[in-house]
Amino acid sequence: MVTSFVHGAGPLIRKLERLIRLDDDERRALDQLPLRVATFDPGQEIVRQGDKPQQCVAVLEGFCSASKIVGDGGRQIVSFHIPGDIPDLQSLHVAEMDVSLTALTQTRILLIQHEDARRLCAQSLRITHAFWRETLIAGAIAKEWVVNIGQRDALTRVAHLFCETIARLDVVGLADDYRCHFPVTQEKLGEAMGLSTVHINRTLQELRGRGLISWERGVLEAHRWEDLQQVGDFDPGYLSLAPDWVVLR
Amino acid sequence: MVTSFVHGAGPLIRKLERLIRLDDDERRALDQLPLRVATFDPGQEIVRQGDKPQQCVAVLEGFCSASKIVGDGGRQIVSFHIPGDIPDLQSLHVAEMDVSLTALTQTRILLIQHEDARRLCAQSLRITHAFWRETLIAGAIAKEWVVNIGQRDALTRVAHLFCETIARLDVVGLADDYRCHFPVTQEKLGEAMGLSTVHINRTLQELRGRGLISWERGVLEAHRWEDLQQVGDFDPGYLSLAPDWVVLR
DNA sequence: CGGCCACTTGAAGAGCGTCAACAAAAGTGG
DNA sequence: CCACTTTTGTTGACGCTCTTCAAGTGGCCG
Repeated sequence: MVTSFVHGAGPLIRKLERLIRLDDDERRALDQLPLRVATFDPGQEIVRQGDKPQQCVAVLEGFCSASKIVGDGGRQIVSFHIPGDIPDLQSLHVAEMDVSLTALTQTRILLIQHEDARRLCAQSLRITHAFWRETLIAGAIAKEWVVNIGQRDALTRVAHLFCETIARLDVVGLADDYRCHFPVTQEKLGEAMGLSTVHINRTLQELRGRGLISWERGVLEAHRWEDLQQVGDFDPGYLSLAPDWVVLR
Repeated sequence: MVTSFVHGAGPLIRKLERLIRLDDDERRALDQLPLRVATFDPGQEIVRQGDKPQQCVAVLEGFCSASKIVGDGGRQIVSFHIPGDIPDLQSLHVAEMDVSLTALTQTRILLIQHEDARRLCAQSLRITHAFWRETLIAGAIAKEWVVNIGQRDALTRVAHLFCETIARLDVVGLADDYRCHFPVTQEKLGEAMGLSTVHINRTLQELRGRGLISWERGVLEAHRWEDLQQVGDFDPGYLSLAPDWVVLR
């Protein structure tokens, strides 16, 4: 892990701007936050389950997953994180990490000391609420994952995840015409969906065979968005996409 | 739904005291909150998915579930709520409810107008953080449900839920010697666990047959807590039961 | 007593997991 | 640049967990 000091929380500000409108004071406070940037290679753990971190991380570039290990050695990915996400905001209030964060690609991460984040919250109630809202939306996504894994068959489940991913990436400008980078192996997709790698593979063949998606070398594309949404039983409401969100058609 | 006006947020204060240390000013502010109490019968919906409520609810007595409907008509329960919970705090920040709240038993509910909750947050940053922490723990529980449903077989899954339920009820003094009220039908348990009623029934027989639990007329008892924990692959860490009193100034 | 709801049981089969082998791609070192 | 290794993707066969359907039992309340 290589870190360097930087000033100016550009991407963080853009993220918050999607949650609330910032005034000049708030923007200045954010801009003066002492920040560090760290770079992680694919497969590296950014934070480990059980850690008691003294800082929060925000994803600047790259993709990560949050996962938990179960007794028999299995692993469940409970969320994917994309640029703009602050995956462990919870560590501000819950001492011990309940998940491990792992880089899926080369990833640039912003580190914010808890101390600084708390000072920022004390300075601006609105920023506090913006952070809180961020964690609430993460919770809404987790609930939808419970629904997805609990109720939907493999085909619907995977289609739903693809819709969710494209919709979230679109908001941060990382999906173009239902096409985005989704650098996940079939094994990891299985760990996220509660399915075996073999069954993921067959499910993907079905989705491809129906002409709904292509997914090669980490690039995912939905060919018929409406149909994919329908197959995936996907309604983006739970994502609470920012007010300037343009509804995908 | 019958409502009446009350003053004094006793149970709410007790709940917050578990999240954060309150000072006298804060206790006074809470005590002066204008509150209403509503009573719901079993099966009644308290808030409906898609609603845009102007108030939050806190459970005083009784049990509720939060559930989402999927396209094919199925239902997934994403959480159970017990006295002391504030199941829809999210509505303070996310306009539209992503779940329906349903009373499982006769339930007494405290209603807090958003307006009042917001004023309270503005008065005390520490109360804001306490509410935020409450939602973070709810998120941690949702993540564990993803793990439970995604990775564990029926027996482990149900055992895990029983452990979680007993552990949570114990904190609010509603479990005595691993014995508690758990007024849920097998059908609803199936909706929570992503399993059919038939398979829930057989799983319960297995748990009973192993002498791990009894569950009759809504009263759940763990006979060998340690063994049940082991069968359920249960580690209570994610519940953040021990208040680690994150220092907020 | 009758009706309803929750629980129970059996039988058959679907969906998905596991195992094992192989193919293709991507990384690695000379 | 090529040979090697490792990782990721693909396929077939088989079997287990869980679902579905259908029938039946037991308790509770009007």
